[in-house]
Amino acid sequence: MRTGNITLVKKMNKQLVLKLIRDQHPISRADIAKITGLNKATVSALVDELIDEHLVHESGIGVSTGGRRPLMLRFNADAGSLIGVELGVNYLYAVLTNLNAEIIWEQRRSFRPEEGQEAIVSEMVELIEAAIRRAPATPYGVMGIGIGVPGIVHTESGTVIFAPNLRWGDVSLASALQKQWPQYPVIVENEAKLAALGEKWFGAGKEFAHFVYISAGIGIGAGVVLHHQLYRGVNGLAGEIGHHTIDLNGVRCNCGNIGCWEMYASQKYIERRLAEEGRVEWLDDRFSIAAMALAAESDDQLARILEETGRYLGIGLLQVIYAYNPEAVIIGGPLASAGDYILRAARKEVEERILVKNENEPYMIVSELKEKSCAIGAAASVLEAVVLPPEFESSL
Amino acid sequence: MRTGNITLVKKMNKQLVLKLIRDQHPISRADIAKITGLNKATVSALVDELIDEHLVHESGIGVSTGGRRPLMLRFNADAGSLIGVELGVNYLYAVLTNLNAEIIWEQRRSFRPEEGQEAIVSEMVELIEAAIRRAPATPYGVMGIGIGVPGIVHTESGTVIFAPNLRWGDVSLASALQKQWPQYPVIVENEAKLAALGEKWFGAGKEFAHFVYISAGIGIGAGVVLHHQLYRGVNGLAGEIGHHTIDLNGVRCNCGNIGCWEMYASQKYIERRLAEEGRVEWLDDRFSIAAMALAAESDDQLARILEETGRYLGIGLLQVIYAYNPEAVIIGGPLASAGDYILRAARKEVEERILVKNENEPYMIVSELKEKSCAIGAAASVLEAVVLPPEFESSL
DNA sequence: GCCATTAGTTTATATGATAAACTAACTAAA
DNA sequence: TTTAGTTAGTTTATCATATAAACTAATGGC
Repeated sequence: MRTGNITLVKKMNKQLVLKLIRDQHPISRADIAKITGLNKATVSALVDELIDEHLVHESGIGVSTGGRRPLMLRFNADAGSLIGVELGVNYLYAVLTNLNAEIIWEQRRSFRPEEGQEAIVSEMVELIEAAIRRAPATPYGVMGIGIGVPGIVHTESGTVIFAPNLRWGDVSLASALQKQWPQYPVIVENEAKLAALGEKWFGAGKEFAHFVYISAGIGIGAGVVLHHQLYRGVNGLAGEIGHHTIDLNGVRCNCGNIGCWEMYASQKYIERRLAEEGRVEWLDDRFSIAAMALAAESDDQLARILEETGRYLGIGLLQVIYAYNPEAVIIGGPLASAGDYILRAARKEVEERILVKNENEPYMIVSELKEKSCAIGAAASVLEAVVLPPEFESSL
Repeated sequence: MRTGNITLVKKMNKQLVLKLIRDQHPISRADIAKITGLNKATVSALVDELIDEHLVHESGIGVSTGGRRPLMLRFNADAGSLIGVELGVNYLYAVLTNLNAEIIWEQRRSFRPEEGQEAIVSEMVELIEAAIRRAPATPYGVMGIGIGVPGIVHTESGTVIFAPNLRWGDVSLASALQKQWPQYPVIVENEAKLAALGEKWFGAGKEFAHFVYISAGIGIGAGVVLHHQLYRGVNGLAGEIGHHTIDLNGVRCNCGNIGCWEMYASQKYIERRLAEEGRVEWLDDRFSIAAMALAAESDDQLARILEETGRYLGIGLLQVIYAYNPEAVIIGGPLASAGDYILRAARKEVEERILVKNENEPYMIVSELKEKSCAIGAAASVLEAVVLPPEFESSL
C-alpha cells in the first residue's frame, strides 16, 4: 500500500526537477524554483544531489536579466548508455544510445523465421554483446537492455506469451538474457507499446498527455499512452486492436474471425489487392510500401490501392478515437512510409465520419522516429525504468 | 505543477486511512497501522482528525485477540447527504442518499422530449428542490448535486455539448443550477460515465482497478475506469464506442455512417427485428426488454432475437476487451435486464472469438445497481469530488 | 493473581520543505 | 565612477509531519 512519507516527497520533487531540466535545458535553479513553485533552497539542494549523481551538470553561465547571471543546468545525457533491441519478424535491430536516445552504435541482422527460437535468441545475445562492447566509459555504463517483440508479453516475468508471426509461444526471453547479464535490468515488451514509449520520450508524442501510437505493418497493433503513462491493461493486452471487427461479412483473418481491421488497414490488404489487380510484379520478397508510394505518383492503380488502405485505416482510427479520445494519434510502421497517400485518405475518412465535428479532432500525425521507433522505445523503456520513473507524473 | 510537500503527504495518508475505514469497517487503529504500514502514532493522529471532521466514528469495542480490546472505527455515512439526478430521454430520476449511497428519498417523473429544454430544466430544479427539502440534519448537510446526461459533456463548465436523443446542444446546465444553489457543487457528466462511477463505489466494480461499464439501451455508451479512476480522455469523449463500425456494409445509423455497433447491440436492433418478424404487438410505447425476456421463455422467436442481440453485443465487447484489457466488463442499462438471454450469447461470442484464450478473459457481469446506476453514480461523483478524491489512488 | 499480549498514547527525534536573511554578481542610471 | 536596484543562489532557523521507542491501558490464559 502506498503511504506517504517524507522521503516520498523528496523523490517526487527530485524527479520533477530532473524532468524539468531534461525538458527545458539549459535552465537555471532560479527558473526551476519559479516554474515548480518549490523553494529556492529546496531546488538548490535537489540539484546538488542530481549533480553528485551525474545526472545533471552545470553548463556555464547564462545571460543576466538585470542581476547576477544564472548558472545554467543541463541534463547529462552521457551519464550512461541504453541498449534497445527490436525483434522483427525476420530481422533484429539493435541500438546503443546515450540517455537522449542519440545513437552511438547500431546494427541490423536478418534471419529466417524458420531458424527457430533458440538460434534467434543466440543471435540476439551476440548482438547485445556487440553493443555492450561499444558502450563508452560513463558513470553508470550500460543501464539496461530493452527488447521489443511482435507479440503479447508478460512484462513482470519478461515472457513472450504469444508471437504469431514468429510462431513463438511462452518463451522466457528475459530470464534467458538475464542469465547472461545479471547486472543489467532486462525489459521485454510488445513492439507497439515500446514504439509508443519511444515517441513519448523522443518523438512525436512529447507534448501529449494522451496519445495512441499505431504500428501499422503486416498487422496492426497500438501503444496507448494515457496521463503520460503507457497503459497496459491487466494482462498487457490493451491496444491489441488489430482484431477489431470492422466488417462482419468480410474477409477471414487468421485469428479465426471475419472482418478484422488488420485485414484492411495493413500490408496484408495491400498485398491482397495487388494480387487481385494482377500487379504481381510488386509481390516479391522485398516488397516495400515506400517504393510503392513512389511509383504511385505515376500509377493511378497503385495510388488507389494505397488510398483504399488509408480509408480503412481511418475507419479503425475512428474507433481508436472513440475509445481513448486522445490528443493525438501517431501512425508508425511501414504504412506510415507511404508518403501522404494513406494518411490523407485516413484523415478524410475520420473527418467525414466523426460524430462531434469540431477542432477537437485529434492530430493524426506520422511517427518521428520512423523505423527506429521500436528500438529507441526499447532504450527509452530502460531510461524510464532506471532514471525517470513515470510514477509521479503530474496526474492531471 | 504538482510538487511534493509535507501537507501532501498528510493528505495522502489521511485519504488512505479514510478509504481503508470505509472499505473494511469496522476496523481498529492497530489494524490500519498493520495494513498500511503507517506508524501507530500516525494512524491515531489521522483518525482523531477524521473523527473531528465527522467522517469517522468509534463504534464500540471489538473482540480481544489476547490483549487489550480494540476500539472499532466506522465510516460515518451520515455525515452528509448526496443528491444524484438521472436525466433520461423521457424521464427524470432523482435520489437523495447518505454517503453510502443508501437511498433516503427518490422520485421519478416522466416528460415528453418535445417539452423543450427550459421546461425540462425547471422540472429538474423542482425535483432537486424536493430532494434538498428531504435532506436530514447532518454535520455537512447536502454536499453537492450530480447530474447524469445522455450525451457528451464538458465537465469543467458543466455544459451539455451534444445530447442527440434529447436534441440538446450546448446547454450550460451546471451554471443554470449553480445559480439556484451557489453553495452546492454541481457536477454534470455523461450518463454512462456516472453509472461506471456508481458501480465502482457501490456496485459490481468495487474490486476492480480497471473495468468498463457498458450502458446498453437505445444506444450504447461506456464508462471506462482505469487505475481506479474514471478515464475521460481529452474532451470527455472516451468511451463513446457505440459508433464503432462493426459492419461496413450493414445498416445505416443516424450518425450518418454505416454499421455502427449500436445499430446491432441495442434496443434499436431488437425493435427493428421485431418489426421485421411482424411481432408488432411488442412495439408500443411501453416496450420493455425485461417483459420480452420473460415472454421469451415460451417464445423461441423472441428468444432468438435476444440471442442475436447478445451475439452482436459480444462482437463489440471484444473490441472493448482489446482496447482496454479490463479486469471486468459490467453490462448495464435496459439490455442487462434480459435475464440471461443476451449475456449468455455475448459471453459465448467473446469466448469463441478471443485471440488469447486463457483464464484471463475478463468477467462479463451484470450491473449491480441496475436502473439506479446512473443516479447513484451521480451521487457518487459528489462523494468523489468532495470527500474521497481519487488523486492518490494506489497508482499500481 | 500474574504474565504475556495486544491496543493505543506520549515523547523525543529525524527528515525535508520553507521563509527569511544573507552573500554574490550583475545592470542601469545618476 | 558610484550607487541603487535586481536577480541568483546559499545559509540559517523554523515548522510540519512521520517514526521509533517508551509508555499506559486493558485484556486472556494459565
